[in-house]
Amino acid sequence: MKTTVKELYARFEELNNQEVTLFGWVRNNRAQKEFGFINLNDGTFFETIQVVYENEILDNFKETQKLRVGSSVRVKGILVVTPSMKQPFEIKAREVEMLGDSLEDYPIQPKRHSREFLRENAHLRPRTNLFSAVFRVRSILNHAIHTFFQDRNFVHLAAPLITASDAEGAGETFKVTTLDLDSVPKIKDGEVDYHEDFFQKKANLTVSGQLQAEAFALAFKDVYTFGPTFRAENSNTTTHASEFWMIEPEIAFADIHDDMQLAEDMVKFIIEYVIKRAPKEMEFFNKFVQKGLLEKLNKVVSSDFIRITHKEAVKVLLDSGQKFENLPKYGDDLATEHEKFLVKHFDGPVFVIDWPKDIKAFYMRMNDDNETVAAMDLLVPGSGELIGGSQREERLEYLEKRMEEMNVPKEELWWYLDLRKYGGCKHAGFGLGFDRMLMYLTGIENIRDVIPFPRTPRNCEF
RNA sequence: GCCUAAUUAGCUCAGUUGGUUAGAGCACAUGACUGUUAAUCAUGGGGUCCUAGGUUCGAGUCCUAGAUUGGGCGCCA
Repeated sequence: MKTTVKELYARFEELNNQEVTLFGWVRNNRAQKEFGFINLNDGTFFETIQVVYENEILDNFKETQKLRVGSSVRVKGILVVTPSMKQPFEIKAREVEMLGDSLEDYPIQPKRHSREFLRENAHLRPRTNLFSAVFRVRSILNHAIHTFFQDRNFVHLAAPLITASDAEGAGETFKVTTLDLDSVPKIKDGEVDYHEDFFQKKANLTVSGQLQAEAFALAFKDVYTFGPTFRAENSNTTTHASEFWMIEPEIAFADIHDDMQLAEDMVKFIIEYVIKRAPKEMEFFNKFVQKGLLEKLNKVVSSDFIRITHKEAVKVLLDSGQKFENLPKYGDDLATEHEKFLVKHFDGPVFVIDWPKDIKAFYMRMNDDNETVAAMDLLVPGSGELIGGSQREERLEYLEKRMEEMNVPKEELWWYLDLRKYGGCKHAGFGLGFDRMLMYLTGIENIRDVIPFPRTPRNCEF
């Protein structure tokens, strides 16, 4: 019977004394004079299976003794339940066939490696315990997101990755062009002639699918996007990548409070979903990556998220007596040190709402005080700003005024303004950093270690 | 982009005040071993001490510049 490690762990009791065939990679090989042990992993399950081989049974015993870590093999043998041993069952091999050798200089050894070294071997690191766990959970997290929204009748849309709008704010974008960069066509005063370009205008990779999601929300009511996003900022931190994934739900006939409730429900759902479907991996993170991780996550699921206004948050910071590098101020953004203090102070995720209008985007709905907007950030320990969202300005005249004040070109966003002209309604949404969510779930401290092949400034290997 | 630290064997690291032939564990190779599980034990091979200059009788060690990497901060809808 051709089977997998995952299946054997699920059914080993009923398969006692049956013959099975496995394909996988050698994680460890401990050879002795007349017998030896191979730890086999086939990628389907976090655990390995111990294969016992004996000189009396195998004709290629000598070759099997010399199998190196990383080799791919086929193993045929009898499953034997071993209740008194360290492992619940093992395979008594009848045949062990090497399929692919692993050369002497194989970098991945059965020992602890530094994260930095494994980053430089991003093509091999999914074979380690840690990254096997990270990327399986990443896959499950992906599914959790879709399940959460699909179960609630949200419609998924794929927002475009190439946009022509230059009106999305201060974020540095990657340019998309088919122009010959060695000989760019110019118009009279030396400026680039984009009429010669593929789209006949400036184009760039998207920094957000939100504006398009709004258009769909005003047709389907509840929608979400889930896809990659690109930022060309020269950011060198543990929470920034040049290419990352975002989830951006958008809900119509809803305000900022509905928005926060959705965010809170989603975070709780995701945590429960992942813990249930990747218990081995989550235990591993709990033990070896961040002690107390599971306790922290379980607490998040069972408690209500704190909600405070930006003003209250600044007051908490000022009253704390804590010395900060940057002095907290009512009109200013929160610095990283402030965010860290707040999540520690409240010992869990914190929504900060009602932000000063001048530090937020043009589309956020003006509050009645005319000074703050209906924006919310969800701060969590370890990943900083996990979610940023807002109620959107649905009143055409307010929106146009803000665009003028903030120098956002109205002509390019004519279609966005149309949404306010034809059956506009109050609506809200948020963006969740998928990779940061994964950091939060696993306790991994660097975003480069939760992305299969991360892109950051000066790094586009693999 | 700013500040800071690091770079020595395939990996993780030690290397004293500038002084003989730069070490250890793991990995690898050879051998021993009748239940190992990061197996153990013995033996062996393996080095452009990041790069380029400089100081010195003598540099892994001190100085200058650069590269790469980590951390902190900034930038960041």
